[in-house]
Amino acid sequence: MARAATTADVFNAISEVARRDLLDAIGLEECTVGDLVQRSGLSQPQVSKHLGVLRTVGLVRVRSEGRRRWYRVHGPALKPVHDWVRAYERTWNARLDRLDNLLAELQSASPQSDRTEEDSP
Amino acid sequence: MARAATTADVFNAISEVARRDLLDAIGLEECTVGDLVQRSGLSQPQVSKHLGVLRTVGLVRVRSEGRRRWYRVHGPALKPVHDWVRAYERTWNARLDRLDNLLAELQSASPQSDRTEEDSP
DNA sequence: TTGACGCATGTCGATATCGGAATATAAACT
DNA sequence: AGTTTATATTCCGATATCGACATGCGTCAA
Repeated sequence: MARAATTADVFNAISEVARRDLLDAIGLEECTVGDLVQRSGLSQPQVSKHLGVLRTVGLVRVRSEGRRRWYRVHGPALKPVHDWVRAYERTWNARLDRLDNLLAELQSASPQSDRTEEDSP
Repeated sequence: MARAATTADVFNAISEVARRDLLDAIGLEECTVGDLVQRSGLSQPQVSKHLGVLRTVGLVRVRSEGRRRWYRVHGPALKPVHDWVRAYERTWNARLDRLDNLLAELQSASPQSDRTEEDSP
């Protein structure tokens, strides 16, 4: 067996710098493949292929208009990555660390009503 | 040229599920390779190799004690990932989205111009 | 010292990439 | 119809993976 496919999940898809750069290059507005070829300096086939990977993992959406395709970023596909990394955020974020200490303090003061925060819908 | 090495950067290192699971399995405490073999169900050589990758990208630190090695997670190595994903967080986080709107409102408060609500996809 | 233990490293085959070049598809223009 | 324009797909060689298995190397114990 070999390395997992780049289209296997979002983690594999964004492991390549070129694809992260492409996502950043698209930005908030829709843009065409030609736009991205110009902005990225990559060859047109490379851009198309990278976009294909991003498409299959749901990181971009396409809209056809005549002979050109308008690509846009679909950010929510990155949520799994964010969620996973988030757990380690307190390792470097001193504020979260102090919040941990505060919560621990509060909990040891009144060991009642132990509630965890809910996810926002 | 082929795909970038898994040891090239943190993005490539964490693209493999086994390595993310390994990091999660280590958790907050130090633990030995044997511990991880038990917790992960992977073979010992696999664990050692994955730890090698995590080590070269700085995601874990080791401490030798006799014939065993104590591994611990070095979270700050994940900061580049967090920083990059953070930029896309507002696409699914409604709170940040509302903050954007509020800031836009405040900014258009001093220049006299009535702003209409943008379309939300 | 011999042997068991804990971990790292090497070899192997299979495979999925990457970039580049060429080609295919499909719509618009003349 | 034939040609240009915009994008997708295919073929290619090179390479770095992954898991399984075997081996190497330091350390503790009898």
